[in-house]
Amino acid sequence: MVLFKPIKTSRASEDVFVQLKTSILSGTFKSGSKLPSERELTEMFEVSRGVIREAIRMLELSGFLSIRQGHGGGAYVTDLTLSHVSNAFLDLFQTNTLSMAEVAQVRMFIEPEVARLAAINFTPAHAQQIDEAEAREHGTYQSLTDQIACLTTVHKVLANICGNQFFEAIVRSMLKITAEMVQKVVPDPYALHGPGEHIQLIKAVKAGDGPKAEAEMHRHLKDFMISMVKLEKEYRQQMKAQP
Amino acid sequence: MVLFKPIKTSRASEDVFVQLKTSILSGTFKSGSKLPSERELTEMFEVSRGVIREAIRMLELSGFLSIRQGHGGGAYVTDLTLSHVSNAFLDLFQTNTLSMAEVAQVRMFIEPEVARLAAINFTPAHAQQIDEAEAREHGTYQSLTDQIACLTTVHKVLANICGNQFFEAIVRSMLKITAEMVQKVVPDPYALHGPGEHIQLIKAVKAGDGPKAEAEMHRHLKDFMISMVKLEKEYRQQMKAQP
DNA sequence: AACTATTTGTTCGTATGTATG
DNA sequence: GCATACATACGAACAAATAGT
Repeated sequence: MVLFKPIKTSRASEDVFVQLKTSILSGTFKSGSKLPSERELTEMFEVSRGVIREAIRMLELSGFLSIRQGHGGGAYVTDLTLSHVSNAFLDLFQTNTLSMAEVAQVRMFIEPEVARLAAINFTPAHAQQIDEAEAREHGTYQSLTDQIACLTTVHKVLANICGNQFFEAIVRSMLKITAEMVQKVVPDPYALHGPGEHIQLIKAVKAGDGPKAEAEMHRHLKDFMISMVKLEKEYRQQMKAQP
Repeated sequence: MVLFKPIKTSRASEDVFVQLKTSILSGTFKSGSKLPSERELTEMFEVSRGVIREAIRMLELSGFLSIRQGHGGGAYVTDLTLSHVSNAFLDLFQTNTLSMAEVAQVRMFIEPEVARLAAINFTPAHAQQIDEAEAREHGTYQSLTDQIACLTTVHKVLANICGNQFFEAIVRSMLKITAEMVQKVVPDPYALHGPGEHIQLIKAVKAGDGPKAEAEMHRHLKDFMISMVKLEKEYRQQMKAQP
């Protein structure tokens, strides 16, 4: 059914990349299954191993493959994760083309809506997720990275509960950018906001009160994002010095 | 200043990829400049050409490099484009994990706001952009692809005028997904909406009337996205058959 | 614990394709 | 047309990791 052909003679790796990618997308190679070995692929595509390896690296970077070495190893097809998708935005921010003011504007527009949807969508089944996030937030941290992760968990969970993966991916992108910045320039994130900040928000979501959740999220983000915008200059300088 | 070291013995390509990427991000290699040749890079990192080539392919895929062959060729550092960033979402949609209903929900929430911002932000300097988009929309098309591109230009231009690149990237992602679907299952996009659809919207933006632009965009998207959601099933089937 | 088979990871030598001057 | 400089591609080999015997 699927005919693998080495069409282009010059940039063969891109060719192989596209063909394997469409094969995965169309379900020829399903999630969890193993791609043919590099040796087999060289025979199927009639190209050298180098070309195959370049294509596989590209597929791996795109988030389609997970590669294991050794006996029984190989390239296994994996489900795309939202993390993979949101990574691209971090690059955009780090190249100076995207400003924190822009991120703040989008966050303040989207996250209140996400909170509202989460409240509307909330069922007791979600309670555990939220409770865990809250517990994590009030717990102790092992590192700065850990501390930041804990403080963003609530946002992540709400984005998940809202039931829209596109919203979720956008929120995660913004969180990633914000977290990256906080990590570089803020010695103690508690200086920005304490663990009590989310209490009212969580209460509103649990009560299924959409408008209240929306308002609480907006209030919560307002001051925080203003300080983030202020800290950006510091971040940019630090990135120039030691990335 | 920058010390290139072959740290990891296994998976060296990822190591080289990260090091080159951070070098680009920190400004060691600026946009437009040329990376050292493959031969030079092998000496700098003390790894083989294969490793270097894999790393370069990854950087190229991420949108950091543009590679030219021949004398004076090499890997040139390029600015990240919004197209590159928005591509990731298309993958997510095509893997069935993201539904058109989700895309529609986000479009209907975000694009009216984008239209509002565009109206507020509008200056006579933007008039030409809009006029060109409108002219393209009412012109003649050479192909289906061309036709779809013309009908989405207005949305793209408004996203650009709104002045927030994050919004712009999100909008472009959604347009890309929608366009991909339309191209596969709709023989004539005119069946969905004619070229007159954007007239009121454009008028409102040009007048700087934010609320009107917002309302017009919402009205315009409403019926369109409903039909998109209906067409999704057809698209999924077609993708299974011939991707 | 040692051996083997399989598969990815890495290297080198060589040859070809492509664009510039 | 020719020489140059670069990416592109191939093939054969060896190294390292890992699962099973």
